[in-house]
Amino acid sequence: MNVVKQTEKHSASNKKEKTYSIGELSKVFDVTPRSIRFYEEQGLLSPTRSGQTRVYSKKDKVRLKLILRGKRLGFSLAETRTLFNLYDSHQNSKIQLQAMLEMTKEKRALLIQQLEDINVLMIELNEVESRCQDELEQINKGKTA
Amino acid sequence: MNVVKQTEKHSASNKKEKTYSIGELSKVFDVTPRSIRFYEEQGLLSPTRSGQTRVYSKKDKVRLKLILRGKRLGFSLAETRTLFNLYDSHQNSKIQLQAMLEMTKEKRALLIQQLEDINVLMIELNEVESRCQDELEQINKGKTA
DNA sequence: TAACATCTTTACGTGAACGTAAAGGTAAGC
DNA sequence: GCTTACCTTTACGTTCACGTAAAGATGTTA
Repeated sequence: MNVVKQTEKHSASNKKEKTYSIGELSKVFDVTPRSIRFYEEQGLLSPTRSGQTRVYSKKDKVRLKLILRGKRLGFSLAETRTLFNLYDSHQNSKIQLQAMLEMTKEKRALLIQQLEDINVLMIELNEVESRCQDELEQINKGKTA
Repeated sequence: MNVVKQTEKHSASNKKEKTYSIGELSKVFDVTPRSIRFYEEQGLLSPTRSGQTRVYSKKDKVRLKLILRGKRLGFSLAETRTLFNLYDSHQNSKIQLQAMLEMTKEKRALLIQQLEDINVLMIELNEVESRCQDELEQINKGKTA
């Protein structure tokens, strides 16, 4: 711990944000490197490079998380990209803002629909499950089958 | 309202369950006939026939609803078919029942994950939306842009 | 220095879920 | 009897989201 180091710590040049390799992200989120490269090809990620190798920042990591969550909710990569683009564009013209609101509105409706679907399905799963368990008990007790 | 009609209303021979054509179902659920035929091809539906023409019962209609709800929640047709098969098989061997329970458990976990995703996304959408609205107000008030 | 682990690009292949003609049958209405 | 609307089958085409070699660069370890 000398003066130089301390100075470095507080200097702007020392902003070593943690970075990730493609393999790391691949493990963290349990996706293949192929997928991650594909998302980049589709314009959803743009990591920096160290020579040839891709270097992902924390921002990139967050982006990937967003992509995957979108996927789980049935968003296509194109939709997610559009959202990203709208979100990123800081020119934010009136038209863009309205498009954004339109999109959020639409997505919100979809999510509400999904909530409904999930509720219904949960109830059905419960019924099926208890029916199954009942029958299993019958089998185990009386060896009826 | 004469006696004859009353008798007919209560007679067993008058069980004309409502049926549907492929076109009707197509409109009701807003899917193409092609899709409905495809679901049949994949073993998810088996309507009766009147000559060549497909005739769908209420049960078939329910099935279709289930298929579509499954789709909205990210189930593949194959998965939904498996669920149908498990549910239908009234032989219900121990192994089948356990497979069913396994499947419901897995699906339940997925649904819970989706609920989480939806919550997070809803919050984010709220933020984005109010930010957009703020900016729009700015534009409309001061013509700042 | 040789072997590995991990990265890269290029490019063809694949499964799921339909889309889209093409060609024809059937029943209702003018 | 002709059109219109809806149904049918067959079959090839398409989009999305990757999978899967193949072949090579780079860096670390034995």
